[in-house]
Amino acid sequence: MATLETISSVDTSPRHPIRLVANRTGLTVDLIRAWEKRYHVVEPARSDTKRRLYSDYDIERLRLIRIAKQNGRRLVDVAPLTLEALRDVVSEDSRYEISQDVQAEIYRPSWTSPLESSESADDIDALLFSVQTMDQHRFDQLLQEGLVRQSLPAFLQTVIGPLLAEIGESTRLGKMRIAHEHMATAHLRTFIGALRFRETYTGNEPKIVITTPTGQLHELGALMVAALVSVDGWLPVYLGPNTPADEIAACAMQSGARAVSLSLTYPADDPRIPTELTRLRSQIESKIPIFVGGSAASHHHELINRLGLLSPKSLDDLRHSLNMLRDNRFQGIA
Amino acid sequence: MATLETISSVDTSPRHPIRLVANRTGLTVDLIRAWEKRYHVVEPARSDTKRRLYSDYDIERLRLIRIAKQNGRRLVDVAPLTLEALRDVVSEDSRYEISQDVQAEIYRPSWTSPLESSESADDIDALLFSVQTMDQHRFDQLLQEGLVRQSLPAFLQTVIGPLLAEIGESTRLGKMRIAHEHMATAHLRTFIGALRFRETYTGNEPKIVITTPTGQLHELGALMVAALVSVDGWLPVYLGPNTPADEIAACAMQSGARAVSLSLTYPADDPRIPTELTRLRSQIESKIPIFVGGSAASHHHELINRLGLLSPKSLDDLRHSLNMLRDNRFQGIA
DNA sequence: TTTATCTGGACAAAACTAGGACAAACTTGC
DNA sequence: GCAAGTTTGTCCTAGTTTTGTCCAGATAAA
Repeated sequence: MATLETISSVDTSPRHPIRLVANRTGLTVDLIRAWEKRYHVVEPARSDTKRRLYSDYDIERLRLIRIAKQNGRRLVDVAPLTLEALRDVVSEDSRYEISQDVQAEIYRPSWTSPLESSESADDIDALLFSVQTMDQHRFDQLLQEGLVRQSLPAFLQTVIGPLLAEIGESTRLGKMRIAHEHMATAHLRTFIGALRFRETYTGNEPKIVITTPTGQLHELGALMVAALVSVDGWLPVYLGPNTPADEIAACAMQSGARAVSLSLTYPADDPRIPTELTRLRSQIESKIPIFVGGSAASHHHELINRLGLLSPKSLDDLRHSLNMLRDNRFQGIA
Repeated sequence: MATLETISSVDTSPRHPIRLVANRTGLTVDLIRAWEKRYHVVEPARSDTKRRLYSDYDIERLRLIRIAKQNGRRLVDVAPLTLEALRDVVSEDSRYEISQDVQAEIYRPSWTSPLESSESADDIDALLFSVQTMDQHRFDQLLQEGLVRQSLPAFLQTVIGPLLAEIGESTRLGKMRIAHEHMATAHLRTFIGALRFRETYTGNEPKIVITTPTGQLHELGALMVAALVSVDGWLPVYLGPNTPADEIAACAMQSGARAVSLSLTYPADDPRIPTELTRLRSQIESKIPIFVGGSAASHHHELINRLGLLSPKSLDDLRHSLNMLRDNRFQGIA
């Protein structure tokens, strides 16, 4: 399965021709060569016939350099920086920047490997402890540190997801106060939102409407999806929780979205869900897929199948489908 | 922790080109040079080809000087000040800058009187337009820019507050879709939430629990309060919306908060409000003041008085009371 | 054949620098 | 309250540096 591959596969092997690099970075072919000539921005490997061959690593660097330039950096200053340093610079800038042009997305490359599970478990324990002691500062700090060690997708799946489940469960069992849950949720909302998944650089990424239907007030799952898909070159149109079907449809139409993603968590058996999903499917062009995820999605298995909606088994599964869709290789459901 | 040091001491190594400085401060390139020529506001180092190179320290000074000017200071007066002196001046001004024109406007529905200063009105129009065209990038960009031009308290009161009122009203009247409102709300949630991270944290700030009571699902008012009070040296314990009275009380106790702030907006006449407020007041030490604000607070005027809660007339009023409380000069209500 | 890439160099646009001009807004002196 | 001066943002010119684009002739891939 491509499940973990998409997250962790490290492909530094040189294989991309310059044209593809240009397309992916938004730079022109000439410019990439000029940068190499003048500042050795990237020194790609060569084929046996002297064609340049770029790696994913090169592409990521070029992309970050482009963003850094947009933020007002000079090529001379950023050209010699390592990928890490570059990321720091861009991340720092974009926190204060008001560039009139394009704000860029900040995320770690999707290939950094997820943490060992035991390490994640420690992380989660530490996070839970900071919640129970109401140590907000420590909580934020732990989140920040966790993100430094892993790529965003890996972090969301190995830390944030389990953490949310754990907090929900602890609260339900009375091991944790509602107040603690509220504090954690509010901070996570801020944290995930602040990942700056918002904009990508070219302005012509495919859009995806992300929200939860009427009655579903928990937005963190949807927000995680928004953060996640932006890594893969989608532009999320994020509507927050509790959006009526008509509005989702209208939004999809106005924004020209290529997909819709809903998150269902609680209450799992809300009677409005069938109505809303049916309405939604009928109001949106059938060529636009509607993904339904979240812990409560399985409660509506039958409905989802009947309506022809898609229910990805994991965040990775969703990413995979979206990648296919983006590249026009999407087949829909069987 | 290293975190604190990096925040409080500002890097003085020269490395930023003038373009980036312009982007970050909101000043024009010409103006930065003019200020240097005339008043030696900053004297940046130079590269080997005579390009100006600014430090973080320089940028911060320029940013503060811009705000000081906005507040009516003359360039001649503030130009020679050190960074610390500038901070004092700006913070001093921010207490009065929200002058006559907009004072208390924020809790009033916008249709009664659209008399914001024209500059803010333009800002708000631009923001509204970007919401209606679903131009998320533009929306974020406008928010970012607005914040550079004004101090945080001023920005919240002259732009964000009226903007929220306007969006709510437009949606109610059907001039704007619910989807638009949702998008704007979700983005504002992210934006305001991220503001709190900019403030420094010393560990001995007095704490204030901030939330909305059961039934009140709109959290932006509360979040604004959280962002605001952190400017004045409070540490907000932010619980998000919809927190039961018992939980608020437990949280206040565990965290050792010196105050509680609630925001009431919608529904204004929720029957649970009286119960919740009564419970809350009875469970919290009476020396801890409970502030109740938001557009729906006036609906419960009588109740608030009877319970001995405090209902600040504006965000400024709230700040004022909190400043008194922080400095132990608080008298309670008249 | 047609299309894509390569090298090296030329050229042009954009950005920066210094110095100064100018008008609008604001202060000061009478 | 008005005239004269001061402050301040913007714009202009002219020279330099930095950066993006284009071209020509050659080689490789489709």
